[in-house]
Amino acid sequence: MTDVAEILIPLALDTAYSYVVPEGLRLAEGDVVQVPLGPRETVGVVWGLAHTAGGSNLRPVTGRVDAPPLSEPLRKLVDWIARYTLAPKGSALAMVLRLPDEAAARETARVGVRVSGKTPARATPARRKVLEAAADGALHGKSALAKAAGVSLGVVDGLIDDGALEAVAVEPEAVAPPPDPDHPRVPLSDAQEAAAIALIAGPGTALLPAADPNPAGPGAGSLSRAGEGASRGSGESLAHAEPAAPGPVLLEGVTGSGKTEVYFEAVAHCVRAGRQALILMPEIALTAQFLDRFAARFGVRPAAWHSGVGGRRRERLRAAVAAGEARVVVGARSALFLPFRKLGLIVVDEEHESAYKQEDGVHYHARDMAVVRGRLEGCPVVLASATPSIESRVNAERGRYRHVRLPERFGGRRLPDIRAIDMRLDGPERGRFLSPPLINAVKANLAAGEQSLLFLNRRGYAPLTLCRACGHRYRCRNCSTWLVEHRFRKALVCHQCGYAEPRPQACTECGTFDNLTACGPGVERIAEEVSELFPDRRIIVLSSDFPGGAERLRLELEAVAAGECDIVVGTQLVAKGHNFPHLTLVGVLDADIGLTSGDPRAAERTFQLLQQVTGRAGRGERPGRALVQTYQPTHPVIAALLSGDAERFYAEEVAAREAAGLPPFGRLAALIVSAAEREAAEAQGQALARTAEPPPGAMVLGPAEAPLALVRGRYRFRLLVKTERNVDLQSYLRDWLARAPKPRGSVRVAVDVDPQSFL
DNA sequence: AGCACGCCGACT
DNA sequence: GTCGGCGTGCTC
Repeated sequence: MTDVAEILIPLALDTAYSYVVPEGLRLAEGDVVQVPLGPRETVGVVWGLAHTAGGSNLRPVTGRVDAPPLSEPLRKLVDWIARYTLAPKGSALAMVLRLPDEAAARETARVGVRVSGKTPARATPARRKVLEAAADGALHGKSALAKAAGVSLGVVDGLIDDGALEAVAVEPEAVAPPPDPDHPRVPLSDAQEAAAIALIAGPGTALLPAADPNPAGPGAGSLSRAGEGASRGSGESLAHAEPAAPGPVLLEGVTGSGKTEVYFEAVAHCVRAGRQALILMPEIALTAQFLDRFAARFGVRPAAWHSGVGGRRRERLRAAVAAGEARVVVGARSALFLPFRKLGLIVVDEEHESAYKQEDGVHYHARDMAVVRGRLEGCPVVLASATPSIESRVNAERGRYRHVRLPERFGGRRLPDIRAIDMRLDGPERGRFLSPPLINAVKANLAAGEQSLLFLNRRGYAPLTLCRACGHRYRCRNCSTWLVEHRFRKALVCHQCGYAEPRPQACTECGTFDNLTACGPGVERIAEEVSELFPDRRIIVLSSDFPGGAERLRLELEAVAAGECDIVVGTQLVAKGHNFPHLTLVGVLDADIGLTSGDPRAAERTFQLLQQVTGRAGRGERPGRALVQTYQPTHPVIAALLSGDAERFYAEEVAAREAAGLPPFGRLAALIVSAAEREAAEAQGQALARTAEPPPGAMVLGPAEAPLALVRGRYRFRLLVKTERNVDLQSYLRDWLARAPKPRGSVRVAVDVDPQSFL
């Protein structure tokens, strides 16, 4: 009898490989091991163990790796994700198993220096300056000290060698200081308190009285002190170590209703119960502002996990998570794969955000994977949004998710007054983009000393450039899109693939000089118009191509939030993440952008975006105003926005999808095919997306129905696939692809499906 | 992911 | 005549 281990290797391999377990090595599922693979050694994870009779020709496991084993829920998650996303198992494993990378391990621990008291053998002026700067006896960073003394690092090193300074290893700052769930805080409103209790306690639990009969100052609400609920004898209590009710909950609250504070209570409860909490956010929303709000509630900033956290810090945080020391992690989508030891809660903030979709490598939707991980870990998953996705809403309506609502703004604040400006009646002058009513509103707002936002979801100066002499339109050489003029960069840029070329002086087609014309508006052009209208006002353009990089952008966002600006011209960047407390007027410049894109989620996305951006208007208790320029004031999206009737919009949207034969929660697959493949198929008179019968009940939105996007030489098809509940979509698609005449090259399929139907 | 094999274009 | 481009395939 031989012991054989099935080892999954974090490479694009779909099956685990078998190795012999050498004599004396005791392995368990989940253990991280080293194995030979071809000419080299790799790490892998024990996915299964078996005995077989007879000597085998398998290679042996080299040995165990000193790393915490992969928990069972995490292994199941890997299997699930691989199956669900049609990715190789090894690729799914790679997302979880980012081993301590060597570069990070080699990073030396930071060294600090302090005066030893010994006088240096030689005292040069430079040395004296250093010793003066370090005279306080405290620990100084080496380079910081050199800089403070105005000398080079060599002087400091010299003093260390001399013994006048002693080098001490700096205790690295804590990656994850413990949050205090009972930190004094601002009391919740009745509505928030009720929502928080519903979130934690689950269905069928009697609510505590919303108002505290014996208020004892801040922090004494019924949720703040463990055990108090019981002492008041008001039915079910949220006892100290009682875990929150598992399963997904949709926490829906209008902008400004204080959702964050509500789920913070669920986080606090989870921490009190001795378990870990994960708060997922779209990368863009992971701001200092949010971390400060967390600190205000819990006394410390949370451990943050995102692409910007690198090196040693990343590894130490991962270790703290695995050890269960990091109690709360706030992170972007990749944080979902951290090896939590005892996960007690996942919050997905802004759950409707498309940034949760990972579109390269393993394609997944972090919100859906969070639901799956929550299920596997047996913990609750809170999906929070002011504008939930259709699928989450449908799931809530059908009782698969619990639904907790915060229908009102916090502190009696009212929602903004939203009005349409019908561009067919009140349109701007030729070549202009601001309508007279909007200009007047901005004027009035400025006169009142208030901040305004002009929102246009289009970066750059103009979305299309053409030659007036020959009519040539500038398009991307890789993509099917027009090149967007960026006047600040003096370039024509493709917004699909990033291709850029300098803006030509003469038409590249006919050679005519200075006869190119910009068509349509982008934020840069709007800013130009605004500065002509209000020349002495402080105007700023905020979009993702803000010059000076992310750090300057962050500072600008803070300056705007502090009120240091009169008019903001911005793209969707301003609709997300940052709050602007001084903003009282929002002007939407082209509400119709995106409504005709052919994307099956166009209406939903536009509605969410417009609702978020108009919701930014309002200051303290004063309601704000929003003016929406549109050519289609009766379009369902615009009408819903104006009436504030989200319910109706969602109902209509679901009905429309059903009428079109589409499921309410999209089963969306993307088929990515190279341009050459498609041309080859078309040469044979076939449209590639239709070369095989789609799976039963599937609809394919291909060349005939929707314009294809051509990105970096690859066509992107969208397949909307309708299947029965509990049917294995993966086999459908595999089968379908197998039957399609497969041209050379890879055909990748990504699935973006409601995960609940496959659990 | 690495690393080999393999089949066509411009070079010491 | 070879060097080298990256497409394809394999690793228990």
